[in-house]
Amino acid sequence: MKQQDHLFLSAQTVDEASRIFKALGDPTRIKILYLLSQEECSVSHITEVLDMTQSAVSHQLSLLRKLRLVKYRREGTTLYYTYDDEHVITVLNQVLTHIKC
Amino acid sequence: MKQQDHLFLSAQTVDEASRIFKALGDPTRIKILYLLSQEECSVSHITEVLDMTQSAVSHQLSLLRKLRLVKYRREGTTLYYTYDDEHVITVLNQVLTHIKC
DNA sequence: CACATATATGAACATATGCTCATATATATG
DNA sequence: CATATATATGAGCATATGTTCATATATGTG
Repeated sequence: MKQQDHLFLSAQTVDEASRIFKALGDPTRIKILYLLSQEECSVSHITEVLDMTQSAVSHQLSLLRKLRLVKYRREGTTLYYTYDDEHVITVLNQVLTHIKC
Repeated sequence: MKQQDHLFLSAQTVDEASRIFKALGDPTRIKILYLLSQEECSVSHITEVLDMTQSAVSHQLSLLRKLRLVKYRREGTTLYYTYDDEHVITVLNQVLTHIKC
């Protein structure tokens, strides 16, 4: 195939895809998203389940928020996070299932 | 949910998944894998189409090889690369399609 | 308002990443 | 063997990433 005959991806599409995959390309964020795929979670719950510092979890949630992969609601002083991108959760679960097989 | 009631992912599963996603989490590698999803390519062809240095492409191919996402056959001095993980290509195309919509 | 609890955030730091540049390796050909 | 072509690889470097530590912010309660 000649260069001009390729089905090109726009730079925008490639960047968007790589941002999504980069978000999934870290063990901590995979664990967080997997947790959120099962249930709404407070920050302290995530912190306990993953056995990490509150700060580390909060930083990762901040990153996932920027990418609009998660959102939260407040109840008093507690913030409850949920996932905010069904498709990303589907992709994550597909890959996890594939690996476990 | 209590900590012990979660469906846990093994550390191995999480690490394997994050390695795959990390591989896809770079624009250059997305472009390479997308190219290879369309046709077998020589290194020089990839280099031309992506307009990158031969060294940069070769380093990325080396990384993709380590992860067994691509393989190659030799014909004289030319190496022809193909993808080596159907599932990863499927996931890539799913995400690309989803973004383009 | 004072204090407690839950969470967020900024700085700092160690490590990972992706590229360039120079050079090595492998194959083909005369 | 000498030379050319295609590709791989190591070192170096700038930037990105993920965590910790200290501290800020937000809400609730007495």
